[in-house]
Amino acid sequence: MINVTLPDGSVRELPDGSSPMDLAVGISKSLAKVAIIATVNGQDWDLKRPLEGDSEVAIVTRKDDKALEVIRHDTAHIMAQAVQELFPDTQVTIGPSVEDGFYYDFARDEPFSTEDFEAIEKRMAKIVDADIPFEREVMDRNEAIAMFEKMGEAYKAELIRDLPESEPISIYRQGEWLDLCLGPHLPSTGKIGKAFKLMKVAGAYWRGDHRNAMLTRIYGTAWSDEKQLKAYLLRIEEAEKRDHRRLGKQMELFHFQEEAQGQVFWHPNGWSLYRLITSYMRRRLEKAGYQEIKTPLLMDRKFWEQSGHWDKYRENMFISSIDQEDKVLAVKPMNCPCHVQVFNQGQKSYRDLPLRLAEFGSCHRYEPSGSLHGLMRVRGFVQDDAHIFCTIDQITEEVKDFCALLKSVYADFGFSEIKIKFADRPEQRVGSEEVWDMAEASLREAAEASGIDFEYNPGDGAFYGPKLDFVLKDAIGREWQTGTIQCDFNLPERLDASYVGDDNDRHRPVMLHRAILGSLERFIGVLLENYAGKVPMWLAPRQLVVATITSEADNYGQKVCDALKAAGIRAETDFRNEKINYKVREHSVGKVPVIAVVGRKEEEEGTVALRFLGEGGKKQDVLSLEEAIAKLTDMGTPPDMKRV
RNA sequence: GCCGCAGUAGCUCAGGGGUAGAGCGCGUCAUUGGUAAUGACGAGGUCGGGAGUUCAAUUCUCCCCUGCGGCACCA
Repeated sequence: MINVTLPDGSVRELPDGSSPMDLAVGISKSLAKVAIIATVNGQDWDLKRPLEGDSEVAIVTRKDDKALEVIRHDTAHIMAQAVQELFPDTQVTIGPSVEDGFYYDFARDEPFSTEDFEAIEKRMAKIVDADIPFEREVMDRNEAIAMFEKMGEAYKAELIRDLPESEPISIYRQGEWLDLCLGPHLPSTGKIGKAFKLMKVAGAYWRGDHRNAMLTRIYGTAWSDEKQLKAYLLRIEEAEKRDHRRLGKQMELFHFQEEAQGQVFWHPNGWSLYRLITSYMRRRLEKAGYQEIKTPLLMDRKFWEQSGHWDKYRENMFISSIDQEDKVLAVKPMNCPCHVQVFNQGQKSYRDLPLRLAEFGSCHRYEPSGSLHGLMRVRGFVQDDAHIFCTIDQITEEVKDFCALLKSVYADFGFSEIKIKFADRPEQRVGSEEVWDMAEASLREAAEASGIDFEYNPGDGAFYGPKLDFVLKDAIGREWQTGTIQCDFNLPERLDASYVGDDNDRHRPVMLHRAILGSLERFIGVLLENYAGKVPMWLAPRQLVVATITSEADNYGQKVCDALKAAGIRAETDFRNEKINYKVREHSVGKVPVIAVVGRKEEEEGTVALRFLGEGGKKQDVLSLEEAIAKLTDMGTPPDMKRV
């Protein structure tokens, strides 16, 4: 007999060889019905896999979050089975569950198309209907390799070869079909249900390495019931409406065209938003002790050779030359070396540190064509860049201040959920191991001291130093890096930056590279998606439209608009010969936060009827002109100016 | 850069080997109205670019460009 401890602490006795399924049946029939898998001593376990001695067991049901992962993984398996049955010349590789669904990577000469989806989905449904049991089997390593090779599954054989010798090789069978897999799986295919849908095909490199073969990936989504699936599909549809590229057109913010691939043409509304953001940032930076500078766009190639960028990023740099001079200039891909030049002018003392030099730095990078994405990834962009030159002792304090400033700025822009990643030394890097040890330890310590939650992102640091990256999500959940702070002991060395210490000796300063918004372009993209274009009033390019009901009110409307403008509100008039319904609709669709409706009544009473975006016109405020100005001025004041 | 898909009016999209279609927008006229679309009329297109097949190509084939979804890359 074995003793099984349940999550509530109670203990049950079961015969040797019992499985979690036996346990579930023993507890209640209904539990056995909704059971998906179990966790045994904290490890995921198939329901039918026998327990190995006394254990702590928890039954995972369909309602648990974990259940979705298993359902998705199982769905990936049956998709692979369906694909191989329909297309026998296909090799399987890997197929994990991911956020909202799953994928499976296949190797096949002819790629799949979305037109194949219907047939694959039908075959999948058949496999579910057949209710085939999933069976786990542990195989000998060499036998498993031989078996997969015989089956023509070269990728699977390679995977097993690369597993550590100690790793048991588990195989999961569903009828005739089998796959190398860690598990766990449901008891049978019938338990998966049919709340799945194939979504898209994509290319993906074998093992994520571009030197390897390109496989065909099929993405699908799977849920525990139809209702969840429908809700998910609806959510995706809604999210697509918030796409910043779509909003950019609708709100007349910006456009792109072929002749300037990856570069933005900002229109009046978009540039207005852009300037509101930079003005806000300038106020925040000045208060935080930064000094703004401006440095050249074109610099001699020698300069980039010295910094190390030429070696690592030559292929991604735009270069320029002129007939009269035998020189190659590079368009700056980043600002750091330029800031070091400013630092290097004259002599710096320890008394000058920390020195914080900020620039809205216009940078150009030849980004791979396939990576361009609206405002999120462009070839010409502006960073809210700054470099803090400081001593080693000052790192912690500076990083702490930076994190606090960033959080406060993000809160003002309506972001509370920020993902933070700590990235350490990459394979290709400059500087000695000792310097890296020091830089990583300093940054990590400083990050811990600032009390932020970060995850570890090994090997993803900059070539000159480790970094903390701040990541925001777009409308459909894609992650974009925005803020960053990087701890650099290397560039000051390469570019010969120094200061005189209190010991009268020369020392190397540490350089903290940092950006809060990252690229203005990307940040605006994320911001627009976050607000679905309905940005808060202080950021709205057009804050208010005075819409008249009849042309008799035009004179009064003009008076109202002039008064609002004089009070600093970004107001316009709409005197067109259109019905008020039409005007309200158009400006609502245009995402103008406030519409001031004026007609004969308002003129007689000296009032305005304010209608606020997103409130369906239910709550309209009829105020005197003076009251309206007071209210709107308050609403339109940037958050930082309200705090002073 | 790699794999797949797409490109038709200012926008969103339908169509399909033989004078090119809709809705919205735009222009003109009528209408002066009370909180999400007033009506009528009109203008607007080398169907992304190039080559090929064909009596005939926007439609079929190939190449290129750009965009979209992934992958890879991201100082």
